[in-house]
Amino acid sequence: MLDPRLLRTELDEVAMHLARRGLVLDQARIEDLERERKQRQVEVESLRGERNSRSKAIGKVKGAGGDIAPLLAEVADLGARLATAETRLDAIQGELEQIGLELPNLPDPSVPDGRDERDNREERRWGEPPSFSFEPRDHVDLGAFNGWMDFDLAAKVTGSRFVVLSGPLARLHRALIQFMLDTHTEEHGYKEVYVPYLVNTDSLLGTGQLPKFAADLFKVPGERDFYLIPTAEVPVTNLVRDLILDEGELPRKWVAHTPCFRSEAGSYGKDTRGMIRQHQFEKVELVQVVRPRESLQALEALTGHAETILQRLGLAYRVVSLCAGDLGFGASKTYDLEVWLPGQQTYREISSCSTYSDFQARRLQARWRNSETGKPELVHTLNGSGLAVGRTLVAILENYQKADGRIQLPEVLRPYLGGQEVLG
RNA sequence: GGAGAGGUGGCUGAGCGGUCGAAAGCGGCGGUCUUGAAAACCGUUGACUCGCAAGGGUCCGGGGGUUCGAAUCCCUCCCUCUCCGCCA
Repeated sequence: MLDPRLLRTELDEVAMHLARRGLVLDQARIEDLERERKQRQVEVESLRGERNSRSKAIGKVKGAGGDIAPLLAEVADLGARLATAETRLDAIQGELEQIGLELPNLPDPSVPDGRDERDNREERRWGEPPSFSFEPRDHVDLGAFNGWMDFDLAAKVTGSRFVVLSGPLARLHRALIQFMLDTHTEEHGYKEVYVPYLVNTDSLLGTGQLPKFAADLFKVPGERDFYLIPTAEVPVTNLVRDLILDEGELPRKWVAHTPCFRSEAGSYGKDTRGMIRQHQFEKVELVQVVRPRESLQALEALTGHAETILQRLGLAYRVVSLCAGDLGFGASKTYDLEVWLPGQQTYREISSCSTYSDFQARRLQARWRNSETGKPELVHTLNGSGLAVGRTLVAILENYQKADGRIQLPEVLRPYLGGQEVLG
């Protein structure tokens, strides 16, 4: 959510920033609503002020044993007048609130201009895509060849866009998770947390998935509706919802491994082959809660933490700064990490690292007490994949394949796989 | 699934329908004392919002109701805790 004060006082500027995202703000409508809101609010508050002082006076008279009947007559219609005024004010406020909840965050000034992914700016590359003396296969062929990956079985058990991994590949999958968690906790200063995979609507409103993106979520109806998490960002970031943190408690840095569930509504034709786009996948997620002045710096650091995993695994990748038009709803700045996939002869997203500035914090009411001002202020929140495990598995298979279809293992994973050098 | 208790400020925890935005304690901040610190003592300390200010308004789990007036009464929903049962 944007700062409502900005919306009131700097609407032109807000519109300008949102225009970078390709969003046309209906300024006239907001101004009209705002004007009426102000008028109604003044009306309601003066009526309430009158009611309060009258009631207090009645209380005093009654306490002193006086006759309150004439006073009661004077305020006879006050309640009704107040009620109608309040109803009108509520309607306008509700409308403004709805608009506010569906407005995306403002892009950081350092974010490149542009409309879509074609305008994203490549920041740097690391590593060389491997060259093969044979025609490299993609992960689907490799998985099937070794008998480790079965989409038909998953389709029987559940449906499309799920997978069954077995034997050595299932173990490699688990090893990747362990490796990532160990690296982030032991070397990057994150605290590991285990969190619920089902969350309530408050949490999803807090991080911005609701109300706008309900179609992307799996809902679990019940006495009380829950949703399967689309990312650990939701339960982990919500750890600070409704808190006022002491300055000494910042920054908070958490890492969590969770499954993620996405309905992938609206992407029916995309990446239908293989493990790239599934309804269920594992992710190791990094979350930081920081003081506002530190958030851009923290984004660089967090991105670096995710990069470390790719580097240790020896996977070639590039870092892309998303342009304003390609930014996610709540992000003010995002770096995507894209790993080289020989099967597709291209770089594919494997991590997305973002700062949300105070956008999520405002919805979450996540604050810290500034020791200089003594006042509570909104924190900044960040998160990034470190990394998407399924896609990392794909990258290992494709980049480390040998001519005979077997998979060489990166050094760092071997301790997690009983010292094997080759998978299986 | 059965039985009960409870949701109040950063935290713990009081609160006859009227002067309660709310006692007290803790914590925080400032000070006295001290070479410094601790302890002790004194003072101070909710959040949000409108306003240049004075000042106004809102907030005691959410929503609705009764009333001139609700933290306090009624309805309803949600949540938390305890005991029993079942269970990974």
